[in-house]
Amino acid sequence: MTATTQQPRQNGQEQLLTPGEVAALFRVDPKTVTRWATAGRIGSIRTPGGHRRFRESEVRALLAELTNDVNRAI
Amino acid sequence: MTATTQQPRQNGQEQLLTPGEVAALFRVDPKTVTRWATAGRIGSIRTPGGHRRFRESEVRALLAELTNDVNRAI
DNA sequence: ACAAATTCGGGTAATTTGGGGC
DNA sequence: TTTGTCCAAATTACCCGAATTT
Repeated sequence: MTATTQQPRQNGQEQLLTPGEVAALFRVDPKTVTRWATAGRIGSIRTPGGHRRFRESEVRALLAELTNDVNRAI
Repeated sequence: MTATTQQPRQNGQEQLLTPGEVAALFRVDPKTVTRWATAGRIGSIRTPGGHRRFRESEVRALLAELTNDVNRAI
């Protein structure tokens, strides 16, 4: 992905990430991220054009699980 | 004035958002919001100078409609 | 009236989508 | 079962100069 310029944050809004950005964080193909969304493993917001956006907080939480090698059982 | 500065609402008028503010909510380019308006996917109002403004209630409703959460009981 | 930021337009790259098959 | 890749079509991002907004 070409490093798209990050939008300056605005009023306590939820920061959203593109499929390419999430894919880069997990080191997977963007399509894999799409599959996670389709499978309901991660929440997503659609643009009116159909493109997906992901909540940064949710993505960070998933990343933390992988980093700590946690085995669910919440 | 930066995009984050906004006048508080005074009367019962509908709050209007700029293309940049709507773009931030969906994490897209402001020009993309313009295309949505041109394509009729979202309603818009024009200033006398030709700049577009969007109804906040309509934008919020659209955002909520296109949101897919994971663990969310409606 | 001046300055800074934003939003016009158009055009051209880059990304995303969905399906299908390995 | 999960992931990566190929494909065509659709959507979005970045470029410019000029006009508008605040």
